Parts: sequence; C-alpha cells; structure tokens
Amino acid sequence: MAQRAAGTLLANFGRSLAFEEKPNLDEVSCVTHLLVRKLQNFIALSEDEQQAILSLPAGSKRLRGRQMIADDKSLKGAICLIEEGFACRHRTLPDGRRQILSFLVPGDLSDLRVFILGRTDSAVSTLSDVSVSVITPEHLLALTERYPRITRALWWSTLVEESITQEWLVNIGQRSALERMAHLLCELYVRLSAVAQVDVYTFDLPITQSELADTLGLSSVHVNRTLQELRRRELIVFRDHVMELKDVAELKKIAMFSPGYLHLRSVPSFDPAQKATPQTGGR
Amino acid sequence: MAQRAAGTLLANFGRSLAFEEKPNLDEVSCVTHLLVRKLQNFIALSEDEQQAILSLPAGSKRLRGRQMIADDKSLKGAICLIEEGFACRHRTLPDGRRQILSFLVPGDLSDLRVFILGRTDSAVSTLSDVSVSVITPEHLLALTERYPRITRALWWSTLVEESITQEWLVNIGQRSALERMAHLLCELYVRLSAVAQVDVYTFDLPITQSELADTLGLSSVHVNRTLQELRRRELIVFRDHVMELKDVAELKKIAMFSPGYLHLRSVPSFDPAQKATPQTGGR
DNA sequence: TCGACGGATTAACCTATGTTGTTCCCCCTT
DNA sequence: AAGGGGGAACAACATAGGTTAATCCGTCGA
Repeated sequence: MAQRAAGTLLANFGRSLAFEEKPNLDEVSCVTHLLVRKLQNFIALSEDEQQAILSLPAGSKRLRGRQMIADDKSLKGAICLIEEGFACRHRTLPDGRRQILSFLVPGDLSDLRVFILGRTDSAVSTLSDVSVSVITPEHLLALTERYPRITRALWWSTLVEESITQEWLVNIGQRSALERMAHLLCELYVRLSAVAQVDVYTFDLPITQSELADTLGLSSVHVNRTLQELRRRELIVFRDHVMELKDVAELKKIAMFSPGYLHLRSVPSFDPAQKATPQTGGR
Repeated sequence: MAQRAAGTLLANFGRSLAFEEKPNLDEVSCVTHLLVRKLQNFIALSEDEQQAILSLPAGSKRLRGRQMIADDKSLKGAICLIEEGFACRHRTLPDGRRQILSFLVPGDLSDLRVFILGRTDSAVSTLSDVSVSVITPEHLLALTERYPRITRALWWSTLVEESITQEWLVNIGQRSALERMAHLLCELYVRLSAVAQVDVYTFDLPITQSELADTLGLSSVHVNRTLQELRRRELIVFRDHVMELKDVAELKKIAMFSPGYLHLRSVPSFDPAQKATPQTGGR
C-alpha cells in the first residue's frame, strides 16, 4: 500500500539515513540529538542535562508505511522519537469517518500522552516508512524524576503541540479549502525546515490526497480541486509525493499564516527572492 | 453588551456563590478545592500535597462578561482558576474571523500556557460574568518546584485539555452541524456535571448563538437552524441561556459521543429514565 | 503477460451551509 | 414614552464543497 511513498522518501535528500543500514551508536545519539535540539527551543539545557538525554537507551526500529504504531508489540507503551519519515495521530468515528489530528515529523515524540495520561485517545500511524528511536517509559520516568528542567521542557513540547492543534482548529473552523491547504503547506514548510528536511522550498510529502482530506476536513475530490487551483496559480508543484513551493510569500498571504504558534526559535525565509536556508544545524 | 448573560447567570442555580459577597477565606479554600478535586482525577494527592494547593495564596476577583482576561492589569501574567461562570480561549484571524478553541468552566485554569510557554497564542475572554481565583506565577512555580507530583498532575491537566481540543477538531472536521451541536451539548453536560453545575439535565449556558457559531465553525444563522431542529425533535429546551437536555441518550447517539476523551473518573448518566446525579461532591 | 487495485483526475450533479436582509422582541437609556 | 441596540428567528437566495461515477495510469501479484 505504501511502496510508492517509501520509494520517493528515499529518492530525495541525500542527507537521509540510508534505510538499510543497521543502527549504530553514532546514529542513535545523532537522533536523540534531534530531541535535544527541539527542547533547546524552550530552555538552554546544561551539559549534564544534554548528556542525560543523549545517553537515553534508545533502540532504533523501522516501520512500514500505513501501520498503526501501537500495533507493534515491541512498542507497547514505549515512546517513539521519529527519526525519519512521516506519521500522524488520528481519531476515527464509529461510522468510519476519520480525522487526522497532527503530523509527526522527524524530531517529534509519538506519544507523551500515554506516558502521562496512562492511556491514549488517539491512534498513531505511520504515513510513510518510518524509523524511530524507542524509549521505554521507565527510562523516561527516571529522566524526568531526576531532571525537573527536562520535565518542564517536555511539558513545554506538549503545549507546543497543543498550540498547533489549536491552529488546526482555526484552520478547519474558519478558513476556506484553498486557505486551509495553503496554511498546511506553510506549516509543513516551517516545521520541516527546522529539522533540515527542506531543500529550496522543496520537501517530501509522502501522503495521499485522501489523507490530506482527512487532515483538512475536506473530501478527497475537493482536495484534488484545491491542489489543481494552487497549481494553476503556479504556487506549487506537487509530483510523486514531492512538494515544491513556488511562491511561499503568496501562500503565506493566502493562508494568513503567521508562524508564532509553532514556537520555534528561528523561522525560515518567506522571501520569494532568496533560497530557504534556515537554521544551520543538521546532521 | 453582556448584561443579559449576567442576569441569567445569576437567576439560576441557588448553589451559585452570591455574586456580591466579599470573598472570605472559606470561599477561597473552597475554590482551590475545585483544583484539588480535578487533579485527583489523575492521581491521589497526599494530605501534604492537598494542603499545599489549598493554601495557595489566591485572591478572588470578579470580571464582567465579554472581557479579555489579559486586559485586566491586575491579572498580568497571573493564572486564573475559574470559580464561577464561563470563559473561553479563542484566536482571531487578521480579517476578523474568530475561532473559539475551548470553554473554561468552573475548576479550569485559564492559562498554564503562559506559565510554561512564556507567551500565549490565544486570548482568554469571559463569556458571562466570572469570578476567578488569581494565582501568581511565582507561587505556582514554587509549588511545582517543591512538589513534582503536582507538576505532573498539572501537566496531566494540560494534556486533558489537548485531548478535548483534538475532539473538537474531529467535531468540526468530520461531523455535520447537527452532530456538532449535539456533541458540544453532551460534552458540556458531562463537564459541568463533574463540577456540580448540572441539575436534572439542565445547566446555564450563558452564551450567544453567534458565539456558538464561532465555536462550531458555523454561521450564526445555521446555528439557529440547528437549534430549531433540535427543538423540533424535542431533544432540547433552550431559553434565556438555560439549556435543558430532554433526551441525552438521543443526543449522545446523534453525536456519536463517547466521553473517554474527557478523562474524568466518573461520568453522569445518559440514561433517559433516571435523573442526573453524578459525583456527589459539591460545595 | 494479464488482471486487479489504489490513487489521481475530472465531470455532472446535489445539498449543507453561508449570506443578506427583514422582523420581532427585550432590555436599557434618556 | 420614545428611541436604540443586540440577539433571536426566519425567509430567500447563493455557493462552497460533497457525492457519484467514469477514466486513466502505474504497480504488483499470479
């Protein structure tokens, strides 16, 4: 079902981890580093605190596309840090209607909710092939008990997620289809830039039009119409699950996008003239 | 602008605090008790921890309806615990469209976001006249630094709020107008029951149809149509800002409502035959 | 190689919801 | 008593977006 997604995911961006390699220590610390970087958006972590996170025992694990993460026995109760690929949280009504609640991109944690709430309200599924670092709740618990500032930083990260969910509510509740789509693209542009997954306004978007529909509260037919309209206006090029934004400034304007709600320290350029070279970090 | 709302709010439910009385110590501890009760949905707090919360220095304060809480100078940066009345969080687009993101009912905290995120993405406004306990960030900080389990409980409460926001996303994204309205009513029924604000399927709903519209992502005209339809089906009686649910079971069915996402320990009856007598707590 | 299948695209048609504008009513102010 | 304003209710009309269905295309299993 997701073979194409996998293909295109790998085809692009040389900086991706090769999917076939065995995980090794470098890789692992490389990835929990994503978490450190993210939390540093909130507070500067001490050397000690950074070490504590970097040395979290986190096994790496690969998952195929369109698969419920919770289905995987070895992930029971575990917290997954996305290294590579797209996942999403979603809820389904008894009659089958489904709403995607958030996208998980590299650097995001799959579910602190389970960790704190004790159970989960929403399923987490992969969209593309995904590789994750698996952190056990025990280790996370130990970490938070020992380092209150890390607890606070994790709390912060869940609040940022809520801020994004709220913006999606504004999006679906108030914006038209075209505005919604433009807004989602701007958001992805900014979030993926922050984790070095954007190259010259271009990023992998390994999802289906009907998944976009479930995200935006539209029908898949209308998602198609909307994408056509964006193409007609020469704002995007979207082929083989690769999205290129031809005019971010215009998209931003249409969407009335303002990135504050993402709570990132630095935001990539929306200037149509120059190339997108946001944060210099990266692997 | 909000005189009517204020009037009706006071007209009903003898158990309300008299609005004119000066706050006294009993009242204050009575109210922070709401917070203890709420957090106990998550973990049993020790005697010590309960005391710490109950003895938080919290001045009481009254606010008129339709007023931004942040506008009040004396509340700058403070955390407000709602004692009485309705408030909401909302965001507004540059062109004036507005989305209400959540309702704050007695027992809810106005904004842990400011406390953790350092700034706020969304405004908080009163809907009716409201009385709040004002907690300073310094005191809250001291509390969380001293009692990690309280920190965790507060974290939990923000995650519950996110769970509700997510359900609203499902609501707006997937449900029809009638379903949305029914769902909102079920949610309010359960949440208000948990804080003893419901009497025989009847509760104060001191908000305007156009505020309902901004909540549900509908136009106010269509909110009106939808309410008429619910009346026609004899599911609700709604007059003078008092909502009576004539058939919760049917509303629940229409809405495909399932209260798990609210994370409450006990949920009031949806049985049409019996009266609603949920948690026995109360003032 | 063939058939099946899922996704993208498009057309035709339909309806839920939005828009505009009017009336009524209540409450408040003067 | 008169006037003003906001909210509720309702009618008439407009449209964004949903539904159904057909075609096309690439991939994959048999």
